[in-house]
Amino acid sequence: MDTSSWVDTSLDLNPFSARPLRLEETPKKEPNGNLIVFGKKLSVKEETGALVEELNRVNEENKKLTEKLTAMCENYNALRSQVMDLMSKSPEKEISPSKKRKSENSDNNGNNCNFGVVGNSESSSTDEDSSKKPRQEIIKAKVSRVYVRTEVSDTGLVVKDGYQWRKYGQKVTRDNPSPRAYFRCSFAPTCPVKKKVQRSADDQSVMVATYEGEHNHLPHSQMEPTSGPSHGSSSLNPSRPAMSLGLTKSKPSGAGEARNCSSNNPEMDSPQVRQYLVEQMATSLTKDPNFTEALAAAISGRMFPAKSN
DNA sequence: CGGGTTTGACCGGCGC
DNA sequence: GCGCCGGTCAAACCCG
Repeated sequence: MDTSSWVDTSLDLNPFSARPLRLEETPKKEPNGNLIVFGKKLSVKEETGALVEELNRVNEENKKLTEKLTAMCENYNALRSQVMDLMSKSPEKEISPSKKRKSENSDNNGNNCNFGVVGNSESSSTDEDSSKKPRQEIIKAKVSRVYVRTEVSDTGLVVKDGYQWRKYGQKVTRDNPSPRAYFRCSFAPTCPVKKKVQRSADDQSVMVATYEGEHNHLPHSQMEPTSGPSHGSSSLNPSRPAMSLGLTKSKPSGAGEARNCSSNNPEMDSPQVRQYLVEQMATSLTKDPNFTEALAAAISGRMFPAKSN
């Protein structure tokens, strides 16, 4: 059932997409699963045919919307590169420069060209800095930060990135009232990667995930042979583009997260990544009431051209 | 019952 | 040397 899974994970903008039929009367469903329309039972074949037809139609809608979103994505990438260009010309200070403790500043992630990712630019360590702590830069291989916007009400410290994490500790730190959660990669016992997740002290809706080290294995999602692009939570790819979008699915399993660069990443071309990108764009856009309204109007105009209502 | 989470205890680095 | 603080451990607990 590839088609159904496509629908499931396609843009969920269409409030009617889950509806099985577009008949005048709202179809009722019997406990045995048969649809009743106009008081008559639809046979399984008729029902299937109607569903397939509806599915195809929704697929068409999804394709068109996907194309639009892809175009928007490209525009977004262009804008982002401009922003990055500007930022590189005027180097910003770090988020929490007041940190006195050892920081994960040993190395910059080479490919943090993304929105949500800030490789610690403070790694331009001054001389007095490096003279005091020769230790950490030897050990730490790679550190990157990822910023993920979530709902403030979402109390979970879950940042999905396609890997399997095991929480091994939580601590309330001094400079931030929000607890910091410590994660280890649990997919491979030998994987040295650690992750710290904490809400930003400045903006509680922003989660800051700090990655230390590099995975010595494939992402969990890529190890699953059966997982197609449709499994929203499990098909995440850590190298997919990071965006500080409103990733606000209430369930932790649905919250997306990302890091690393997109535009110069060859994996950008994979259908999964593109699909995910589209999903994220859709999620973001649906938070915009204006966009939702306009889109709903456009869709309803398509679906019900005869009706003025 | 196995795997993940919670949470208090413990450890080690760093500043004073 | 002492205390603070971030990071980790591990037993208890939870959940599917």
